[in-house]
Amino acid sequence: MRIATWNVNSLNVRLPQLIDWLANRTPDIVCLQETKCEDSKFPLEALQSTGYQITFTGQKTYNGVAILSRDPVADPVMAIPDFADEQKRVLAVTCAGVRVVCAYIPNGESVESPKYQYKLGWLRAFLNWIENERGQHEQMAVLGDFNIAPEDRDVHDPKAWKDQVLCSEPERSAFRQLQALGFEDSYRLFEQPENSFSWWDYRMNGFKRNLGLRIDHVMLSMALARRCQACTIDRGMRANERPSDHAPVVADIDLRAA
DNA sequence: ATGGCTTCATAGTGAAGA
Repeated sequence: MRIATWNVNSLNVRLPQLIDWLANRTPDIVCLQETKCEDSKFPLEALQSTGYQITFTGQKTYNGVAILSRDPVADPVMAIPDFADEQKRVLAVTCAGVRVVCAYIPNGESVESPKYQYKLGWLRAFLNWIENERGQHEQMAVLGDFNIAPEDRDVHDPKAWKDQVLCSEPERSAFRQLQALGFEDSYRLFEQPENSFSWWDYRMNGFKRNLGLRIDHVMLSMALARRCQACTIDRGMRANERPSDHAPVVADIDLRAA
């Protein structure tokens, strides 16, 4: 099974790239973030021509998540239970025997911002929900734009970013709490190039200079992690004309392995 | 130097992203 996450930064703008990428990479499950379209404006017909099943929850202008899958899905959840949140940031489905959670974790803006407090509160509610879901599903994957660089090696300039938003200790602690619930960072199961990132700022020639952060993650429960064969960042997508500022992250799992 | 780009939105001294 090939499972992927991509923050598209507007589904309608990225639609041609997405359709090409689906044909080239042939993922079985894709989690999308920042679709930025309300459900009535979702480009359903254009995407259905790809043959994927589509589940989505969005809003105007901001946020919005979707899951594309080859197999049918069951038991969709479109919000963190018992957590009041206007923002459409999570989507969970069961597909091919795997509980899949697509998450667009808040950015936080800066550690001084009220949005940072929203992020930390959001993460607490999210982790509670994931713990609950984890109790019901052995095979589970949490994918998305985490807006957290877990370690200094995930940051192009750790000194400049030290204690800044996306890198602060409370955010990294939340990431480790997810790991403590039994989820492996699939990218780090394998030897990877130094300075591997999944996001590069649009400004300052950030991509050409590789001034990036690794903030998009595929987290796998042990039952899946031990059968994970590879995890790669499709950084070439960031070199496209009119790219998203995020590259897709793709993991291969051999569900038939012992 | 709180800029720089990109998107969606509206006509704001834009807002938000990361």
